[in-house]
Amino acid sequence: MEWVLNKNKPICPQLCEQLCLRIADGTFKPNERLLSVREVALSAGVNPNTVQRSFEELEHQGILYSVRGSGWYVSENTHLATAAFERLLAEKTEAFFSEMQVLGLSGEAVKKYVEEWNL
Amino acid sequence: MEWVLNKNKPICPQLCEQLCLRIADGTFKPNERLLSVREVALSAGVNPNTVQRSFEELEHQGILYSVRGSGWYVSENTHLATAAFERLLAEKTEAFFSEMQVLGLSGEAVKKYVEEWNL
Amino acid sequence: MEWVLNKNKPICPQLCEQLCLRIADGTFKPNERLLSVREVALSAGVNPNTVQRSFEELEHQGILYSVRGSGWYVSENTHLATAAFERLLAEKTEAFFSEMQVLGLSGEAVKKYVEEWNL
Amino acid sequence: MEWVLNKNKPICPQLCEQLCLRIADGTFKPNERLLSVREVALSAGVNPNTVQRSFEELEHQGILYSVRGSGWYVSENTHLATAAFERLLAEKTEAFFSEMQVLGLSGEAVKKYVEEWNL
DNA sequence: GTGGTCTAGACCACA
DNA sequence: GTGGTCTAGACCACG
Repeated sequence: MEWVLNKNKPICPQLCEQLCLRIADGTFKPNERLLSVREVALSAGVNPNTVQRSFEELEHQGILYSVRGSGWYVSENTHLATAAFERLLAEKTEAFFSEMQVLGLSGEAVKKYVEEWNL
Repeated sequence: MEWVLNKNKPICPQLCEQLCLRIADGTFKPNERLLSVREVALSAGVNPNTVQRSFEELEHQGILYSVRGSGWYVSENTHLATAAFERLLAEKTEAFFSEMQVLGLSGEAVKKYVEEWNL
Repeated sequence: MEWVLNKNKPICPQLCEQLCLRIADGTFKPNERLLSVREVALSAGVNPNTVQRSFEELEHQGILYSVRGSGWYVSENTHLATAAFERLLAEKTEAFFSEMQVLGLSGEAVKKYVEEWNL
Repeated sequence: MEWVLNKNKPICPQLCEQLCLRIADGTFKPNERLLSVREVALSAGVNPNTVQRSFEELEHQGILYSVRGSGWYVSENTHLATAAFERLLAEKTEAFFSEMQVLGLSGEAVKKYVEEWNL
């Protein structure tokens, strides 16, 4: 699995988000075993502790579960991942609108600004 | 002056941004004296050190200047503030697109998502 | 504050439990500032990271909140702490009954066993 | 034989405990041959290594003995199993009282709490 | 090999 | 000084 990490921002939530994405989009199937904490850490170039914390956060949300001595697995119910992913998109968008409004742009103005944004 | 501050995020840049906005939009005129660091700190409910650093940051950018024993003033040339403000909008928008793309949305998809966003 | 720690069991939840107790029993008042992470770590003889994780867990439950650069505070609403504490007692008791039942004792037998327990 | 296993806790001691119980309560008679490690592992849904370690632990306590090439047997002297079983009950109860006391309940209070516990 | 937990120590921004 | 986050490395029980 590829990771897109911005090391100037907290890594842990970035891992969570991208895992959510991969479960929501079907890359990871229910009850599929993920790579081990150490393997993910190696491939992502981060510390195993950071990966462990990310997995635990998703376990807390019911999106992953762990089996001692065996590994981490995708929960049967991927609805939770899908819902969490939708929530992520909404939260980020809401935060963006909010920040722009603090800078004096109305909601409509933000929409217009984005529409004219040069990709 | 009113401040819109999210205390869970670094306060210093928030102060800088909102000062830029007020200079760019003409609320503060060239060579106008700002409230003292202490007054701003009090009204915004933050530490005076934080306000001091914000003012120094804007001085560094040529947007404010200080007069020893007197206070802080808006620079003659407000173009710098305007430019900084435009840059802020662009940076935030770019960051937003970038984050959304990591979550699997193309630039076009982001535009569409924003367009349909329920304000 | 005194800590009763069994180092053969996970420390983090033990800290959480005893903080809950102290908030629920009124030792710590709403909006009271706790000792800093480092001070608690020192007094409890554990690593600051472990204390930090405990505080974050209670923040997640709405029992504490943190102010950047200032410290950790007891939430206004101590009902959450009280409820969490009651839940702890119930969970531990339930777990005890459950373990004893696996060992062949009926619920009534467990009650009798406890009643005759020599303190 | 049925096994009641909590997979979130160490499995090996759970197997030991339940074997002790079955010997103490007479389900398994002295010199009776147990199911093979592999069979037990299969029926309990655990790793054969874990079963093996459990049997070895009980052999160490003199509760089981092994015959090379044949299998595992219940010791002639089941007193050891009975004693170990009684010790288990006492240890668990003691641990329970201890945990509750850390949470501020006196021994008497614990007894009262258990007495009023809604089964 | 795996996850689970802890220690030790570092760096950052903020007050 | 404070919290927030990360790295590095250790030890344990389990498979």
